[in-house]
Amino acid sequence: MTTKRVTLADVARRAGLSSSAASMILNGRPDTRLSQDAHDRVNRAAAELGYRPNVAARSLRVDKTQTIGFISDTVATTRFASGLIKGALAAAEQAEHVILLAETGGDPVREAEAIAALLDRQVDGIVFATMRSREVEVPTLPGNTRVVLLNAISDSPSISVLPDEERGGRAAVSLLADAGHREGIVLLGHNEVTERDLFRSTTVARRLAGIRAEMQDRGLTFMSEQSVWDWVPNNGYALVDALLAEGTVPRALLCLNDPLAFGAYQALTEHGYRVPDDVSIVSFDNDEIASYLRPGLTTIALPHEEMGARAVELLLDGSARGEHLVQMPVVVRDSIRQG
Amino acid sequence: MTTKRVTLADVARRAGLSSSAASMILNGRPDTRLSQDAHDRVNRAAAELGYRPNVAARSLRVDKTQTIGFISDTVATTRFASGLIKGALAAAEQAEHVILLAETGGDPVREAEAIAALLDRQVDGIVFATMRSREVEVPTLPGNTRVVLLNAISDSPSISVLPDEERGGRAAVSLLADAGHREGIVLLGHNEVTERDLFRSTTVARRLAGIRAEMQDRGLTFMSEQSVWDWVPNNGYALVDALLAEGTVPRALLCLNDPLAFGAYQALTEHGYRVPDDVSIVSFDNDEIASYLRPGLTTIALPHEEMGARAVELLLDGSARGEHLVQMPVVVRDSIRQG
DNA sequence: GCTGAGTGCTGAATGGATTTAGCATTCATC
DNA sequence: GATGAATGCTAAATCCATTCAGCACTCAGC
Repeated sequence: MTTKRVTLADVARRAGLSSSAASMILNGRPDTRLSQDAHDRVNRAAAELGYRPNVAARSLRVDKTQTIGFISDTVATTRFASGLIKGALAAAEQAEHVILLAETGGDPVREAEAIAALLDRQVDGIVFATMRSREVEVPTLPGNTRVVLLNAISDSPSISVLPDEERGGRAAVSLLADAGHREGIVLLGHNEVTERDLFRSTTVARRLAGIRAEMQDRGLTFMSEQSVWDWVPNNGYALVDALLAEGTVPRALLCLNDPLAFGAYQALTEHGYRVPDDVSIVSFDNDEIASYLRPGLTTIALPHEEMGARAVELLLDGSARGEHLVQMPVVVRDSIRQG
Repeated sequence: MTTKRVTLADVARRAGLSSSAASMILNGRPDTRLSQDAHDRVNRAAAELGYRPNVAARSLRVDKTQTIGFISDTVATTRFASGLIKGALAAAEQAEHVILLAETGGDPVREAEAIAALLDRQVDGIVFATMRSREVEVPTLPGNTRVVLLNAISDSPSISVLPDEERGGRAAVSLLADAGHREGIVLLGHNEVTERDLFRSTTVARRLAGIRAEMQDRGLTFMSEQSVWDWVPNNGYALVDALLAEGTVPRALLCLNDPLAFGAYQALTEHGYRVPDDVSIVSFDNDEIASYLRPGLTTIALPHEEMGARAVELLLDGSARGEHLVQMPVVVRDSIRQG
């Protein structure tokens, strides 16, 4: 049961060589003058014994742990969060790295503790992820620790990975326009505070900027803009319900996320309107619920996994700098009237 | 920028003591005879320098890394997965541990690699999580590595954490019965294969066992049992749609998970029936969608986070053995007709 | 046969914390 | 004032892999 771990010394002994030699051979050092025979003996011995280097010992010497810290404000709750993590895990696995996960709940104290805990374990770099993309301060880290911001930006020069919200916003408008919608388009979820500064989220500001730019380019205007702070189904329901109650019947709804669209479906159904025959809907995120809805919701997807993977790749890249945008795929389902 | 890490030797030097003394003091060794003055000096020095022990160095010596491996078949996709992780993170943080995360996608090769990668980093223990609770083989690990199964069971003696499905199943039935339902109850999602062996999931078998036991205890029988393999909204919709089309109108629906219930809502609404006035619905999981639905879906929750936390606690406990059941909270919303 | 270069390998130091054995003191006791 | 015990601390070994300096040997060349 209590199998002792095989050490490099064990391998060296079995190969009849010094552990220096064994180390060099196993690490594939280029400039070494060790004989082919020595290589064979060491490799065979390592294989026979099932040798695995002790990462703690190695990282004590060289300054690499093959470990990446991933600090997130939220881990559960949204599919977005776990998608980022999943992508990061995949990329890390690819590069034979491993991920140390920490959650802060947005609390600066927990964040500081998380950073300390990760640094104690000598992570090679840290990915900072936020669920609502914000401007963050990059904490000062010891020299060689690289940082990548995931779904966040910062003033200080840094690397960040973001969804390409501007193009995403344009895509949403194009979807409606190309389907022939010119009048009666309602925007759901717009928010003045958000649009003006970075308080809540940079991505939202960019999403809206893209939407407005594309509307203008196509000479379109919104029939109405329904502002709301919290993007949950209840609010989508209430907004559309009120709209319909006062007699305003949209021909198309541009919702800023899927839960809002979800609520919109409910209100429309209750009032006897049908999607997409009476009202087309397009939104953002590609939440699980987008596929649950009947008819399926056409939406501009947040590319979680790709973003997570990208962040890790950039972290390991070494030469990466600046802002990296990841395309937002258009997921076409059946919520836009065709023709 | 390139700030050198403060080492124990630095602290000792500043305190005018040997690093042995500093080590003992900082670790709070009990039998030490070091003076109060020495304690003060070391503690002050450590605080002033912001000393943090190098975990790699420590774990080389003692065989603890304060790190827990968390291996899961799935990380994203379901809220369940991320809930387990969130709970585990919280418990780990509490115990000043950190979590190394790995995903296998259910692939034995990736699982083996993940285990190796974690063992290389000397994790103190491993939590094996599966999303669909199954019987798994506990891989043989070096002596001192503890393992806890999360949402999984095994033949071999082991520790596992599971939701208390049997009581959960009983609770669902009780909810309906206590609301006065005696006739016209339909079971949605029952599946013969599942119920007979452990192929798919132990928890489902137990959930059903609880349901059947409570039905029997109360002298109730199902009006109909609708079997289905894949518990997604589309199937819930199709099943209920077919039922209504053939003229069978249930008074209450017992759905085996929330997505099925979601589909049921859709079919009922389309056919002009109202929840809960015409049909009551109760289900399992407490997915996000349960609160999105109108009226809110009453459901028996999977206690993700508590399970995740429990797993880590048991891993660290040392004396824990056997199977640990976590209560499934009843989340009452508005899908059961009261009266 | 001596020198210098090249070849194949090893010894010992290193990284940072823990831990055991044990060295100086001081104090109490007879 | 000699002895034994208690007190307060330190030196050195240890965990394991990496890495630099350098040893011992062979071979070519003159």
